Amino acid sequence: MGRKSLKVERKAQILDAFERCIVQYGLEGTSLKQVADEADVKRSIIRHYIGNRDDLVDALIERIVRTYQKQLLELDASAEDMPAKYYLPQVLDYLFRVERTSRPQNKIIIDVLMVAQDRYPKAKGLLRELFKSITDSIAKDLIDAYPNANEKQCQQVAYSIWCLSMSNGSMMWLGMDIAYNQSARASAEALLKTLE
Amino acid sequence: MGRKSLKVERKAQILDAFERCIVQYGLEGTSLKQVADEADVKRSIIRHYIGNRDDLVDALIERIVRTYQKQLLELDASAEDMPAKYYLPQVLDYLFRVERTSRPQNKIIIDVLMVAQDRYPKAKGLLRELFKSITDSIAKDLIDAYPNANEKQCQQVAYSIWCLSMSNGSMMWLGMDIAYNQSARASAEALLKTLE
DNA sequence: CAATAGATTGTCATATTTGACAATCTATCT
DNA sequence: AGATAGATTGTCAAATATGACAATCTATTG
Repeated sequence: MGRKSLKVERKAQILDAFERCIVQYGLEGTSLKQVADEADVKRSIIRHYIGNRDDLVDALIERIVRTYQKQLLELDASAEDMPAKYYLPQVLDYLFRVERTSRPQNKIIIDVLMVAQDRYPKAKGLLRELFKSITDSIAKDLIDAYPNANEKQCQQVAYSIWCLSMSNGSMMWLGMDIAYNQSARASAEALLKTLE
Repeated sequence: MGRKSLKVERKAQILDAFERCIVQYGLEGTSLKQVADEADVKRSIIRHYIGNRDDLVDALIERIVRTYQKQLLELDASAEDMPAKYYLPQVLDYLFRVERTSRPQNKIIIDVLMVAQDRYPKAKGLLRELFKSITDSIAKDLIDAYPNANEKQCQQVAYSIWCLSMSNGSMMWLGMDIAYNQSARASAEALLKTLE
């Protein structure tokens, strides 16, 4: 009996608010009160559903990483029976799309957590795993698409393309000439050519 | 008359302490008191020589960017009459060196400021200029080294190598398999080959 | 030595932040 | 209806952060 639990909804609501606050005030610049206000709940609610400050950060880390992992699985699944030759360009489109006006919040959070990794060991491990999954996934596609290339080469190119994409995203956000985005993508394609 | 000014030394001393604090507690996680203690001065000293919190951050931004700009000029100068063919490998060595034990503090500070760019407009502008300088400098070397390539191609490759290096540095710091470092460098060299 | 620019220290008031816990309310089930 | 698990609110105390400013000290120069 008793009342039905709101744990899942409230937790999501709070973490959403936390993310918005982080974007605005930074990770350690965000107080629990700010999060509470942004989530439109009392501060005690955060304590009740999540815990103290560190618990909040840990919860955020887990959620953001799981979100990306899930997206990755869905993408993989949707490309299940598509020949990699056709699928790969879509991957590149995704990796090198530019969002000049509103930067995708997820990328900000990931970057923030990357920078805070020393203070949050959980972030370090989970992010490493996530990035490993991503590059492995790209590598798998490459192996499919380029039968002449060996596995090692594909892993190398996959990792490099991922790095290119990450930094390029940051550079675009910094407001560097948008022409560079085309450059990054062109280089990614040049790397693919080496696998032919 | 009066006493000789300590502005330069004290400012440096304070900013040094600030950097150490940032590494440990994060940008907004660092209080003026912590900085003062780390610098072994009273908090009022910070106020006296630099100002309030925002002034402190702005001062840090200016210093770190100027530091890199200066290093870049020195590097350029030291390679003045060296043929780019011999100089380029050194550039790559620098961009893809790995520091597994102690991450260079400068890179941390740059990353932290990148992430905080929305809150500190000065950081955004200065970092963009800095990165532009760096990629331009690399591009210049490439133009020297590969007479068959056109300027645009060189700029593209320079930017891509820079991106590769930046992200690869972050990935290494995150503790990803060190073999990937070799991959990133190999890809950089593959991109150079496209200029031959 | 006396004046003075600048270094250094100290203190106050105010506002925030956080952890802890008590108290109350309310949906849901028997 | 009444019990109860869980939601929600409220409050306290302790710690910390910051801005402002007053007061004192000390090298340096005329």
